[in-house]
Amino acid sequence: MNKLYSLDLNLLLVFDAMLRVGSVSRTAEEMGLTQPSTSNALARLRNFFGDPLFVRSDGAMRPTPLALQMAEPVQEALGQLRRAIEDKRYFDPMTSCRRFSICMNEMGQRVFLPKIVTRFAEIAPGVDLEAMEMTSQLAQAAMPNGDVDLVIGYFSDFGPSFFRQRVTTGHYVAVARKGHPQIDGILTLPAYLSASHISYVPALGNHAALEALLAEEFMKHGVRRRVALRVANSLGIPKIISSTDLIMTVPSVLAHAFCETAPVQVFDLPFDIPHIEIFQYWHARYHHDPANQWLRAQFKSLFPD
DNA sequence: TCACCCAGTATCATAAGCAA
DNA sequence: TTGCTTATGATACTGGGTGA
Repeated sequence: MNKLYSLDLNLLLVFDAMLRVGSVSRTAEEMGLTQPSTSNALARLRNFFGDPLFVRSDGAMRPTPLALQMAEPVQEALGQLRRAIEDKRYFDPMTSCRRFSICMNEMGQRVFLPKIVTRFAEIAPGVDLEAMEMTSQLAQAAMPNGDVDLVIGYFSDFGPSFFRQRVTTGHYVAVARKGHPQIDGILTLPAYLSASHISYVPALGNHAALEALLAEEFMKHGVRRRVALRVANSLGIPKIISSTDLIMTVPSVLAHAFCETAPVQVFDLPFDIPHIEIFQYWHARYHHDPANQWLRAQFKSLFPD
């Protein structure tokens, strides 16, 4: 049987107080017990450890060599317990050294991550971030044990054990190079339908649904959509768009990120298409976790509807 | 599965005695 | 005299058994 099981851990508080005050009476006073009760507690400690622990000498209760040997580990353990109990409802971003793991696709990392990293540098300098990309099935398996703290994106297959909150909404736009020969000020429907397109389908997210909507739109007009380039990563796309006549349909937040890196223009689509919604997902186990709550609040405040 | 009862055990306080 | 230990009784807690 585990020896610790037979020890009343409250007795360690008596041990700790005895070390500090060197008196059974003052220990009793400090702990709100009577002196005999404290003496009895000391007797149980002595019985458990097989050592007197404290002996009377020069008018005070002096620790034995065994008591001195146990002093540091016991005080350290009690300190950790106190911190675990007292701090469990509180998360201090300024002093925390926690690492958050956030699952988001490549677009999320491009759009959301820069703002989050900048915010963290200001208000949570010791907090580390790990951005990862994985399928929603893998993310759902990793979230209950804390390997993934938060998932950012749009998913329809998260189970009942998960919460979700809308982080932001956006709309789809078209991106084309400046000086595109078929576009003069506005993107017309004939120009859009006749252009060659880039299809952006990252491994994680709901972009396949967008592709289906676009295919439906083209079919409605009796035109076959020509996809000249299909990519899963947007890294080199601004450069490609700026040097070709290809058009790409993407969320507006991503389109504006493209504008910062290449001479491209953003156009409203010449047809109606449902808006895009970005959610954050977390496991029920971390619903009341102060650190996770703080993380969610950062995303919600940085990317308002 | 839950509520209740009961016996055994642990803990605490009071009182008294003992040692430095 | 002060402070610690021990004996004793009261109370609370725990776990097993039983019945609804």
